[in-house]
Amino acid sequence: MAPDASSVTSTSSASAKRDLEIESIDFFVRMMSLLGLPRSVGEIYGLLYFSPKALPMDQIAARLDISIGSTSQGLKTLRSIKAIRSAYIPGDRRDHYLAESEFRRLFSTFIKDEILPHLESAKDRISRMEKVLDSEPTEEKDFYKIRIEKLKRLTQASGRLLPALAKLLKL
Amino acid sequence: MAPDASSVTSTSSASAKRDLEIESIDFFVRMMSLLGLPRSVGEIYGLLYFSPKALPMDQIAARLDISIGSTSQGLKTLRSIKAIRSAYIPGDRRDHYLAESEFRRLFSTFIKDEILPHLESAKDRISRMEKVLDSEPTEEKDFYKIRIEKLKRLTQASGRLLPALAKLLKL
DNA sequence: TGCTTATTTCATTTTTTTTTGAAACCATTG
DNA sequence: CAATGGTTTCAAAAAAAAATGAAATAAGCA
Repeated sequence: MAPDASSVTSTSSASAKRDLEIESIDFFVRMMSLLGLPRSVGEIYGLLYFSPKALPMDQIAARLDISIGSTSQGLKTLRSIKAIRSAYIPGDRRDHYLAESEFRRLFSTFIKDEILPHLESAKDRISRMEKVLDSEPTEEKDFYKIRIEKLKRLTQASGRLLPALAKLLKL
Repeated sequence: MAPDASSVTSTSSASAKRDLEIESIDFFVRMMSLLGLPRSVGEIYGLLYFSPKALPMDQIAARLDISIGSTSQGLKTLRSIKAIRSAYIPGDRRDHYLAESEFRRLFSTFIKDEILPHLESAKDRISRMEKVLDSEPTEEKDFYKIRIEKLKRLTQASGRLLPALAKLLKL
């Protein structure tokens, strides 16, 4: 229902902008899905990433033609991984959102929140395994020992590598 | 229907083995789901990872209590990412499977097959974006230029980092 | 404070993914 | 070359994930 702001404010080709927007949305839909995030989250981030101005929720929903429920939910997710931030627009009651274009922050938050907890619980699991193996006289003890050792090395390496990776991604 | 081989061949505690097996399955179900692979794939790999002997498909299905359809499908997936290999057992017509415990191979195959193709298509997309931007006189050209530049750096960094990461994971 | 607009929540619906089970296919062997 | 055992395939069922829409809540403003 609301008039499309971009067609009003811009004298330059709207279609060029739209083309970039579409490529961006497409790009981030794929990338987010690689990270296991739903399509709508990728769409929202993709739209914001190529938007020079901060956008309010209702405009995001309208531009992407998704429900305001999804939009609210998606913005919440993006906020939680620090992929967007909100900008205050004087004289407008609505929250306006901008994409955080520092991918480093995005990735490191994701790694910290989604991956490291798993590694944490993996450590517990591995010590449980070692306890089981020590407590009972098991055949092929060597086999099991080696496997546990490998798991341990995997989790340790991941625990060291992932944060380093996040730091390297300062773009 | 077939008798459980492990209970026959082992004099040591079956429950210790079972405990390890369960922890392993649990571990890999989580890890595979982190990689976006279905539960059954994690279960199968988890079972094989702590199995000293190669197991045939029907035993895998029976032990995990999943259908033989899922099992066949899951083994196919695991084969495709080189996470398992089959061992020839003389006098047995069935294929027997062993977990590939070199995670490096597992990860590098995964990265090569699942992630790098996306990066490849990202490159195309980015040059398309640059063409759009060059061809039309667009307002906020600087903004768009910077965003495209960042995307480019992200994909380049990923393209360099991921293979390096895979190599580092030689455990 | 009451009114209006913006946002969140959540039960329901829709869509997508995974599993099942049975039929088709293959391969070995008697 | 039939018969049996093993494996794959695939349509249908089940389960899981995501999106919708409307009601509840919050928040700014008169």
